Amino acid sequence: MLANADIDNSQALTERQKAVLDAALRLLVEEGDHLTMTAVARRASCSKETLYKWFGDRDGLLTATVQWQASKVRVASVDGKGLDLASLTASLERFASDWLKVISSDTSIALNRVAVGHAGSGKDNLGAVVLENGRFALARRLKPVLEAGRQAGLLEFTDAETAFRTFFGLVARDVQIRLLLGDRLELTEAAIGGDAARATQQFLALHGAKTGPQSL
Amino acid sequence: MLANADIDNSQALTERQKAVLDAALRLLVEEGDHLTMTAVARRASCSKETLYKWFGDRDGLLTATVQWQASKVRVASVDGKGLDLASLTASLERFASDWLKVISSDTSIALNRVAVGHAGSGKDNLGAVVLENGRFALARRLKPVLEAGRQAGLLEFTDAETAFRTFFGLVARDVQIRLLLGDRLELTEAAIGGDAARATQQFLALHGAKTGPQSL
DNA sequence: GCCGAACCGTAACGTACGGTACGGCTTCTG
DNA sequence: CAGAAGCCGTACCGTACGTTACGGTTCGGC
Repeated sequence: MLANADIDNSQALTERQKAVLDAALRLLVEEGDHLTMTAVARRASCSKETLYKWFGDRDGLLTATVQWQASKVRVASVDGKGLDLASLTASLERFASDWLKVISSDTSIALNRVAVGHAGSGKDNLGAVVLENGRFALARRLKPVLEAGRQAGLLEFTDAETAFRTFFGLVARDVQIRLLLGDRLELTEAAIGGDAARATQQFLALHGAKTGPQSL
Repeated sequence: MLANADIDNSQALTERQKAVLDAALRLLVEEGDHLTMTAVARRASCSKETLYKWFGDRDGLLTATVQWQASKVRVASVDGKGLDLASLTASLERFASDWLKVISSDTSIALNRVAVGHAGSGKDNLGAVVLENGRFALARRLKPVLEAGRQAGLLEFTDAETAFRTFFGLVARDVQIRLLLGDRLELTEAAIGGDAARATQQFLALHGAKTGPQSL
């Protein structure tokens, strides 16, 4: 999985270019993969010539848009200093909550839809970009927390990757695929909080250390 | 969620029409949403005129293709007569294994991709069809098993839907979204079996009855 | 004030593809 | 065997859209 294209190139953009990409992003959310170069140009109040000069072609514009958004949305990194069960639980809930908010946002849904569509006829690697800045970025942030939890004797697992995937499954469940497939799935703030707490408790039930601070 | 369009209309198809839809399906797997009416006609050795007469337009052909495939692929229904822990475990593992096989198949990936793409610009309801014959069909088959397990005192949960979603999350984890986004994820028969067993054990750890047959 | 660069708006080009029309072939029916 | 119906292959039409080209405008540097 390509691991490049993270934050580095998001700084090689003019303010004007960022504004154009924001316009493209808004259009992407509204129209899906239907967006035309003409529409982007009109929305961004720029000429098509400029679009082609800056981004090469349609795929280039799409890729730049996805990377631009990806460089903005990041699941908050939680410091692994939480050594007690309370702070670990809070961290996990925070991760779960953030992730649910991300995958249920209009922007994420639109981006994932276009990336999934393009993954079929593999001209560009939008899917890889989304994956890299989504699920894999999340894993990179969460694993240190899991490891710290294990170091502190609060968690038990053999493989951090497997543990992460279990957590991921408990949090996301069927939410993302249902949203991508067009299911109306109202995720209120309260519902997300509840789901995050439930997923965290389930994860702790599976991987919480039986020995040590099992006082409860 | 529309609950119609299940098996009923898959029988209103000529053998020839089924063959045409199979050709379209194969093309869909190969080309994704790129398939053209001309390509389908050529592959199926039929005229475009026939395609339009039979299926109306491109969306009609796509919908018919998705429904045709959906009418074929069904997760095996397991009889809820298994009253002991062993058969319940076997049933759950069977469900998990079948589901993993389905979502990792080329056909499912292609179908979900096109459905996701179309869910964006909501002209048709491919997403609803896929969802109905996939995730919701699975729930309909699995819930009786869960209920039977609860009746037999083997499982504990308050809401079957929530319990199902937990099981779903433990089984699918990040597999489907990664595959849809183009991640190469080799799922061997052995890996699927292992994942199914792990997910089942995790589910039992969360929802297995503590009282009663907790002898192990 | 003049020049060139960057950019906007728009017109124009080429192509791909959805949809339609039509001629010819096979099969069925009376 | 004649006529009709269904279908194949293909040519054709209209449009949407990616891409290019160009005239006009703004703006920083000399």
